[in-house]
Amino acid sequence: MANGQAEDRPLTRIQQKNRQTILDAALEVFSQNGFRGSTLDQIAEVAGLSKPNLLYYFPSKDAIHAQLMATLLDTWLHPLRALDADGDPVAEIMAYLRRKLELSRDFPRESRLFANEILQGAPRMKAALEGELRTLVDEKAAVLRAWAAAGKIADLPPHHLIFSIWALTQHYADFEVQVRAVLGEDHDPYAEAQGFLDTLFRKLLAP
Amino acid sequence: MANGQAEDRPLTRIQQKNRQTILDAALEVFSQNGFRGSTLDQIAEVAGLSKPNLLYYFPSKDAIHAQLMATLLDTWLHPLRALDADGDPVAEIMAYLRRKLELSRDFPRESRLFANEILQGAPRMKAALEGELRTLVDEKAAVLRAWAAAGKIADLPPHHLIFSIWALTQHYADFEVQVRAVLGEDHDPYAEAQGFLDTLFRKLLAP
DNA sequence: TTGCCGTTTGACCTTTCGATCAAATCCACG
DNA sequence: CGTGGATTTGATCGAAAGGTCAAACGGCAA
Repeated sequence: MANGQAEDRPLTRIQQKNRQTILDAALEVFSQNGFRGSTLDQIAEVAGLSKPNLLYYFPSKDAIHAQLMATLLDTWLHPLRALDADGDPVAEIMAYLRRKLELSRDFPRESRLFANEILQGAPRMKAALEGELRTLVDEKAAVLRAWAAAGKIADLPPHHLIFSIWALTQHYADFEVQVRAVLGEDHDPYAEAQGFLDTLFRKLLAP
Repeated sequence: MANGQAEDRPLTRIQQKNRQTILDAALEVFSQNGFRGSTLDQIAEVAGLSKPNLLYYFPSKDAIHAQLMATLLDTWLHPLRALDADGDPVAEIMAYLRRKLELSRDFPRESRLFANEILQGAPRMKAALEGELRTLVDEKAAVLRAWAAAGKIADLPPHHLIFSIWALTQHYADFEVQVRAVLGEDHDPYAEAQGFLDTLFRKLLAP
């Protein structure tokens, strides 16, 4: 058996390491150039492997991208899942905001990979958006609506409230070049964003 | 003289029409696939012209993209330029917000083209970001700071206030697929966004 | 030491890409 | 008309793309 893929034998140490190396390189390249704009040669060079060796571990360029996508949405939604209907409303939302901003700061490549996919019409993720994502958002939107009805937070359209958290946090990762170009050298974008967004949402959520 | 490019003779009617057709097709294709992910064949097909014919009107793929970029930043910054230091502070900011949202609604392809460029590290626009853009933003930031100092609006970091307007409005164009996937059929994203963002910024700006 | 199997790679295939060019076609003007 | 410049395109080029393959390599068990 040549390819580690076929039949689900447990992965050897080398396989595990190299698959991870490849996925990491692919994340780097795909997040910067998009799927169609990236080449196997680029990924191979970043990974420090030969192109045929890449295709020894993954059957195709698509398969590498698909593997990244499979992990991505889950990582990306995890903070929202943690929003607890039984917690303190404002505190829960502020905690979600903070986790999302940390995700942008610590995993900007993942953010940009996601942005690339959506920008291009989500050809490989549309189903997940209309299924998994929509279900989760609807569920949390109901929680927000209940909090608003109980007078715990301001009465706002819950979906758009969630969008605003996404937009404001992801902006700092996806448009990082622009943010840095505008702010110049003597700024810490994420630290400042944290303070600003904290203020913004506290004002917004006050009933 | 074969190529309409060399020497700046006035453009014929046909040249004007075809150059515009090509730029429009290129906007469509580049905004969806990014520069490296787009091909001349795609653009040619959308434009309804042959590939050599494209290259009769523009010397290269790069030149088409460059032409789009040259127009883009100006279009994109126009609403901010209109922010008037002598107007009513809250009204001026709300008007800017509305114009920016209308830009997202009416020119989503331009928004996505811009987003693609920034996402990829702004290789063809970095200079403009650090020059023209930064200068304009700094200038308007000073206006916002003055308004805050005069107690006309809340005291907020002006650059981040501007970022928040960009992020929140452009999100509806750049992430449109996601917005629609989450909201489902029976929603008018932009109409709802207008109401929500109006509320958000009125609350935020209140001193 | 040797044999086996997982791993690596150089060479190569086909397709697609950006670009070129000569020939064909179109069109406005005299 | 008819002619000259503007416009269009089929054929083609070299480079780069994704992917294949057989041969070479490496390390561990017997």
